[in-house]
Amino acid sequence: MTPTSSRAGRRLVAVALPVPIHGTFTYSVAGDPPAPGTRVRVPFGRQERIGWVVGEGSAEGVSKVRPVLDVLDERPSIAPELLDVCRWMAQYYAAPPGLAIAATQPAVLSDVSRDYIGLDGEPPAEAGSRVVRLVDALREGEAGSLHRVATLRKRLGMGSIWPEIRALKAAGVLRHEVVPPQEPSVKTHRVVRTLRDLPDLAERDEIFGRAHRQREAWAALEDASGRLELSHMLDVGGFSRSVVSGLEAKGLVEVVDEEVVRDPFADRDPPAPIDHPLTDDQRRALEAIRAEIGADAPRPVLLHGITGSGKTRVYIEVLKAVIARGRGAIVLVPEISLTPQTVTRFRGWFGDRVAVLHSALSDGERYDAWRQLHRGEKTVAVGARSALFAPVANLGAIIVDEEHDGSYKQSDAPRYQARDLAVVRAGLNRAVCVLGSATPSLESWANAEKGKYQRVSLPVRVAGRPLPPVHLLDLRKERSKPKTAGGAASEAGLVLTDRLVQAVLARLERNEQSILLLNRRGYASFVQCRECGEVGQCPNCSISLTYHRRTGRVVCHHCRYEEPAPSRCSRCGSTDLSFRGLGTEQVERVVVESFPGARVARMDVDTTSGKWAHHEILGRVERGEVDILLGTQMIAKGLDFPRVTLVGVVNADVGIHLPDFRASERTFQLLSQVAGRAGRGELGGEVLIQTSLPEHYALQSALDHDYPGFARRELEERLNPPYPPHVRLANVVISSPDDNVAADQAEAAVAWLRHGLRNGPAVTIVGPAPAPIERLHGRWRWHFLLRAARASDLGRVCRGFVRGFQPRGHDVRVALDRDPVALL
DNA sequence: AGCACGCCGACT
DNA sequence: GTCGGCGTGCTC
Repeated sequence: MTPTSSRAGRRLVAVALPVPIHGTFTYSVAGDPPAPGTRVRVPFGRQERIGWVVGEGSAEGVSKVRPVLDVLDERPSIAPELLDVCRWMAQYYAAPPGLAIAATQPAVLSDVSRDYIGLDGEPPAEAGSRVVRLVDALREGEAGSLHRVATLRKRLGMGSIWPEIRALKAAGVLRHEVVPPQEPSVKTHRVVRTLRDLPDLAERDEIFGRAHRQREAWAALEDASGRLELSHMLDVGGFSRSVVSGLEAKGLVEVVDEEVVRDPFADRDPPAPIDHPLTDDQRRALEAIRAEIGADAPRPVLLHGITGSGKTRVYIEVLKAVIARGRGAIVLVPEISLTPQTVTRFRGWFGDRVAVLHSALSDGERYDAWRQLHRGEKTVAVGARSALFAPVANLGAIIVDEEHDGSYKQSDAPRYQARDLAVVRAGLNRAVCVLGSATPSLESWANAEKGKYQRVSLPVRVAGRPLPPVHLLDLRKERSKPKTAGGAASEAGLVLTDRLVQAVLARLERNEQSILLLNRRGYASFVQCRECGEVGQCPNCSISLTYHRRTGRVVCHHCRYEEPAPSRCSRCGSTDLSFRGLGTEQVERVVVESFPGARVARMDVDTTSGKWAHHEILGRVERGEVDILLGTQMIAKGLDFPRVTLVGVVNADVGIHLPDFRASERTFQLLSQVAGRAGRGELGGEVLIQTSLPEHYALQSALDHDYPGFARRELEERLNPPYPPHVRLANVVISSPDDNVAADQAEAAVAWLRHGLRNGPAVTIVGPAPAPIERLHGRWRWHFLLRAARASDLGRVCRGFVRGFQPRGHDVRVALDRDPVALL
């Protein structure tokens, strides 16, 4: 007897479920087992869930094998190749397989069963207080109306209410309905379609005879190429339903449900593509990449192109080559560049082939885009991180634009790095992977140095335009200078130096545009009492509250807690409060006051909450309706406005002292990226960076546009103590509402690991210590690092740890983050 | 994650 | 004596 045929006609399958459990579950099915990647509805504990078949099951060590209730896909919703990516992800990031798979699928494809209850009679007079509370809640709304159990439980906040539900059910006064997991809704409309042609007039007369309305309806359909919406025929055409029925009865037309694809980009016309000839560098880069497209095992390509060197143009040529071979492609862009410019360019070139997976899509829109790719109606996916998992068949290329960007790392489980997974998925498909950046991550740079990736460079800008000259303005000197008429100050002190003010004024006079970057939003990053020094803190996080002047409130930028801005110190009651630490909101005020008449736009998360807010602001800049664009890092990337001739960085030191090994790298990247926004047109440009640390190598390298120089120095800095890319890291964060519990469990975790690691020094433990942000969302956090020279050693330890270590104590969470992008 | 079970202290 | 809170273990 084989393991898969325990009983006649029933087979065992392994099913991965979207729950944080390491391992799969065995179910039985009648007949042929569904192919791996097929969705199935299964009983799981008290509920029903949707999971994915991942292979053959085994009954070994399973006491009761329950049956699959329903097979949901005719064709697997995950192709074998993508399922392999899921397996790799689960393994490498030590993530539960079901969560790894769920991360690759539209959310609507993995629903759970829902329980609803309602009163159906008079509850017993004497009942426990918990039952009374439940009954009271059930009496809300219309008599006998149904309430969702999960919602009730959350609202009542008294733990599981199932014992009470069972008691009321036993008393016969409760109606209980279970709604099984739902298939996602697909929007359809009724469409009338012709089934044949009627070219012969005589035949036509014979068929229609005196049925004039049928004849007219037929003519209307012919005019519309044989297809009209039913509602259109009835409302606009004025035909009655019986006319259409008559045509149906004669076998001339059919009325069918047709899917409506919800695509919010559909009515936005992309501009026609501009077909400049390629530069020599672009041609060379393209040839190198093209050579890999046909290769048996294509090597990933690191496309190091300075800002304005035309990387996007190279991507487009790569895509053309891939499409010409009948293959599909994926383009990843950072979340914030997903807005107008990049996307419209791709749509301009490839039109209807492109599915855009924007984070602003609703679940339904996302599912529609997914289905179009799944069915092969679209072959190119463009989107942020999760677009890597787009169901593109016959994948020929994966392009990762701005590959250094931190948004490619997912911050919750499965904590994958999409850039690295792109290399993996491309490898599994013999597809070429292009990683593009002006400031590559040091990981990718090191891989290129080792020859693991092929490096291709675009060292000059297109059209022979130079990179803009960069000047550092020393804030220390400026502050000690006697006040002049030019500089602009506020409560926080000097905001804009003389030099920067003059530069902006010059642009205003010449009707050119300026970009001002400050990587910190809000008005003041903290409120401090001048009497006792108290700083207002978030009650849930160890973060100071940021003052937002417009709303008159203080806000936590981590958990979004907010309260009215204080008028007096919470500790000593003094009204002498100072608003310190410059934010974009305050800079906006200073800018507006310093340049009266100038048209200023601010762009940060506070001004871009709407679905098309980015579009709107950038559209104004594009049309020349904005003189000064001010914002956070979201204005640093991808923007291409030829009339921007000045980029000013208000304070380059923000973030450089963060307790994180990537602080310098991030600073250098940000400065290089934003500097790249200047002088992209014929007018040229200039970059002014205000700083108190002009001698820091990150700033010095930015001054010279010297990426290789920066990389050399930074790689040296990371030798001692060793940090990536020289070693591999995993960050383990243990958190709990109780400080002592978090600390104890971090110690316990480290002790558990040391016990298991006795036989080898391949992995070292650094810590435990309180996390740099000690408290977040009301939880105390401790962390430690696992460090190894070899990825395989680290992987083994990570998997052993997440499966083996059981934390003790109330509400303790363990989060393991492999290849962390930040240690905060 | 979501649920059940079983152990404890705190009240009618 | 039960009620209700919470730690612990399981879900094929």
